[in-house]
Amino acid sequence: MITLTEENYIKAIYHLGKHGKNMVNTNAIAESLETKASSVTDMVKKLAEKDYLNYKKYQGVILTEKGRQVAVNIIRKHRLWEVFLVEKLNFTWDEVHEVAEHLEHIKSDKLINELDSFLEFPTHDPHGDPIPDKNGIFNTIDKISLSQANIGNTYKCIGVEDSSTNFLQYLDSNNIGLGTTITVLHKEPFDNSVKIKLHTKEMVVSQNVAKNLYLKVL
Amino acid sequence: MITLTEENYIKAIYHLGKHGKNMVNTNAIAESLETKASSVTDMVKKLAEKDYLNYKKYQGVILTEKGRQVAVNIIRKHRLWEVFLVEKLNFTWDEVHEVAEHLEHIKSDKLINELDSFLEFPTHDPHGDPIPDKNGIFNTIDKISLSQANIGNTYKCIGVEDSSTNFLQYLDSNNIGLGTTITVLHKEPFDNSVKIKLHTKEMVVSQNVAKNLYLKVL
DNA sequence: ACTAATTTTTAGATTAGTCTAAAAATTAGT
DNA sequence: ACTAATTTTTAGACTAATCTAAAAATTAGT
Ligand SMILES: [Mn+2]
Ligand SMILES: [Mn+2]
Ligand SMILES: [Mn+2]
Ligand SMILES: [Mn+2]
Repeated sequence: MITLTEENYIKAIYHLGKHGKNMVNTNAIAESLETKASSVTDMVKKLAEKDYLNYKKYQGVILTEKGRQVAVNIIRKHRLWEVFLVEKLNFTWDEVHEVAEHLEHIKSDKLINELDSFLEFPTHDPHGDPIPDKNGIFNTIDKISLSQANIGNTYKCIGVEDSSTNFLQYLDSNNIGLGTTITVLHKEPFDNSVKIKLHTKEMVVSQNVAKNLYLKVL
Repeated sequence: MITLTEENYIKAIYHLGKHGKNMVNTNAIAESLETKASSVTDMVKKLAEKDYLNYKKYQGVILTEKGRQVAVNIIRKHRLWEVFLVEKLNFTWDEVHEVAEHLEHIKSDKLINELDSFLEFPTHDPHGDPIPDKNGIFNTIDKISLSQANIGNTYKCIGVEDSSTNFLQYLDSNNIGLGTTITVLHKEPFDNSVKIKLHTKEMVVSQNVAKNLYLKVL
């Protein structure tokens, strides 16, 4: 039996360790889960005991294959529920995260596989993040951030790195969404801001925005 | 803030007190929640403190209006999710309860009201139980149990009292479901069993079955 | 009305998850 | 290499929810 709290730790460690491949330190987990380092130490000991991760005192933790599978399954559920909320229940992409944080812990294989089928097996969630299939396989698409894009080229927006309400609402208010076509006009060396053409309108976005917007070559 | 456990106690007390109208005693709650009487005593003290119910030592508990509203909202969510699972995700009526027990605790007004709308405002769940609207109003239909039905009359099956897997699968295997037409042929005084006509087939059901099947006059 | 059976409450302990404050280990700076 | 800063762990305490065992109150039977 795995608890909701354990699932949240495992998911956080997966994300912090870039798909569970790197070591993650105590303070990073504490910050991510808005808890204290001492609580994290207690919990990672328990998770190590249950074989979800390997823990070396003062060195940090890394997920085991068992832990990685748990993480991928929670992420699958989170992202499928996000698709459901947007496609079927009229949620906007900045409203789904909070509810999906709860729905992702519902345990029923039939539920999630039927939901997947009902949604016609979506490959990406409303933020452009890939949805693993029932075997945990991700369908990853090549992407670059707007910061890395080349002047003169035209791209399609396919995702965001930051899916905070603030950032998503900023994008909404500037008519940027998944599928939007963006041409890079100028990159300002001084502050790394980027001038882009959107539809017919031109605008300048900060480095912060540029780093958090993912594109693919058209 | 109300916890998941508190919600489950309040719901159980609502059902045991016949829509929260009657006093409920400690042992009944303990049995219903598969816990111990001592745990119930502790919890009802806490719920009384939070004004969800009135508690008199050794006398039992009764929900306050605030408690009744919490119960009705949980029941609304439980039954809407049951409809969703059957109508959209190919669950059978004997599979939905367990999953709905978890889904009913997800807290989001938008979620539940959009779900209601998506399902086109259903008035009854897959077991024939009424679904309160967003104001907590039940659309109750007059119903009698098969035990109370009259010989020679024809009825339509509109619900079940017991929604255990065993009972629902028994009904499935005898082709009895919501909407099934039933004519009462004979009532056996010895054991209160009932002989009925279903479609063209005749069969005898036990008193236990007859008491748990709800009908309306055609 | 009095005893016996039942129900309910209290007392004390346990587990999961968290916290603060202090100690220990690691890392960084000179 | 040694001290200072940072990170991490330990120790001890707290809350929510549960349990067992014992005590108290209520209800039932004669
Ligand atoms: Mn999300
Ligand atoms: Mn997402
Ligand atoms: Mn149910
Ligand atoms: Mn039901």
